[in-house]
Amino acid sequence: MFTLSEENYLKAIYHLELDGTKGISTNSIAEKLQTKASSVTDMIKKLSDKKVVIYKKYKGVKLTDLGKKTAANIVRKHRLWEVFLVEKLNFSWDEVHEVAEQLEHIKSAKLINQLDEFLGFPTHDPHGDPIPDNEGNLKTIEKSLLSTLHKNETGICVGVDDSSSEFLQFLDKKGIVLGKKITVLEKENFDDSLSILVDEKKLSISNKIANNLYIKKS
Amino acid sequence: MFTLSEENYLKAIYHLELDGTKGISTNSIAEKLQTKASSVTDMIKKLSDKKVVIYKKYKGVKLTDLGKKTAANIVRKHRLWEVFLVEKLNFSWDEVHEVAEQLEHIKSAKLINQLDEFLGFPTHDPHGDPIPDNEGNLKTIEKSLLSTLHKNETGICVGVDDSSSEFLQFLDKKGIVLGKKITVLEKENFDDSLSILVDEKKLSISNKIANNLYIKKS
DNA sequence: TATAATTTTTAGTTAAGACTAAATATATAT
DNA sequence: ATATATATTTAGTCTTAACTAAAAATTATA
Ligand SMILES: [Mn+2]
Ligand SMILES: [Mn+2]
Ligand SMILES: [Mn+2]
Ligand SMILES: [Mn+2]
Repeated sequence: MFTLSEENYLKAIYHLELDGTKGISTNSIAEKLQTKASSVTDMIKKLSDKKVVIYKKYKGVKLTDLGKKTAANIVRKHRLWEVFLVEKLNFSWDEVHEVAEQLEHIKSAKLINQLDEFLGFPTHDPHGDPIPDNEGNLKTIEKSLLSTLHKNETGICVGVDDSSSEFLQFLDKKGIVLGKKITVLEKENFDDSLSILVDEKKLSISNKIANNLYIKKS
Repeated sequence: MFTLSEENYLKAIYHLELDGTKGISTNSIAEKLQTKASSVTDMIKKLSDKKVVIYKKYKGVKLTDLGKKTAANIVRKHRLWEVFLVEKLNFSWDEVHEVAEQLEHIKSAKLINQLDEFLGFPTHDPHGDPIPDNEGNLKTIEKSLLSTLHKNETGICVGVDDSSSEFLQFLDKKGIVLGKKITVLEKENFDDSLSILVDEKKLSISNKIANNLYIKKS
């Protein structure tokens, strides 16, 4: 069994590995968890003793299979709870993350499996992120950043990269929600801003926005 | 804001006060929380600093209004989650307590109020215990221990005093669930055991059982 | 390659929340 | 009323998970 703090470290390392990095550095973990590098070193030793990470001094850290499975299960819980909050308790997608950060640490296999069933075995959370199965497997769907689409290409909005409240509320305001069809009308060379079509409405969005929206090309 | 440990102490004191005791002793708290008296003294000082209990050395402890409200809110969360687990996730009444012990510490006013609404504003938990309202008010219903009923009296089963798994599973086995009509057929003077009628079936139950079952007389 | 900059680890503190053992206050019994 | 028993508090220790500051290793630069 893992403490709340250990679980948060595991999750942080898991996300960093998914982001593509190979050896996860002490500093990157510290930054992700808003803590100090020395604290990370301490915790890494504990996680290494518990066989969830491989640790070589000065060489960064790597999840073991057990570590990956454990972390994926926490992410599974986080995302299932987010679905619950949005689907059943009328939370909006920008309100769920903080509560899910708490709920993901509740320990009960039955709880999470029954919740999964109650929700109809959802495959994605409210931000379009995939929900790991009971064994920790993630099926990643093919998606591209809106910023990589070319003029006249069209796709469905399937996720966000940044899921901060500010960004999500901005999207709400613009009428951009998951499932919406988006067409690139124009691409400005000067600042990489885009002119897009959503619901017959023409919107102008910055490159920063386009870099945080995932599209499934169609 | 209160830590998990502080919340558990508040809840313990709250329950002890509801049980009728006036000045709650260090030892009784220690026993309820399975901890040592010295640990209790430490924590009581912290709670006193935070204005949730009145503490006079050697004289026991008492909840302030703020303390009562805080504790009642934790109990509210505990019981609403128990309803959720039974009504929505197919838990049985003997499986919910441990999970609710964890869920009661999740901090989100919106979560608990939406959950309340989602559940249809239940007034009692799966064990027949009343659910405090948002202000911490408890409406207690009139109920008697089955052991206090006389021969030929009849009532509805409305709660349990002991809600351990073992007791609850025993009741399930006997077909005694909340809402069942129970009639006292015979009372044995020798050992205070009872012969009762449930669902046309005659059952013989010990005094210990009868002392843990609440009945609303009819 | 030698030096400088950066990253990581180690050593030593701190705070929360538990514990044991000892001291002190209160309650009970002669 | 005094002695004994019980309850409570205090003093000091331990563990977890943070922190700062200093030391050591690695990486980058001249
Ligand atoms: Mn989230
Ligand atoms: Mn999410
Ligand atoms: Mn309970
Ligand atoms: Mn209950």
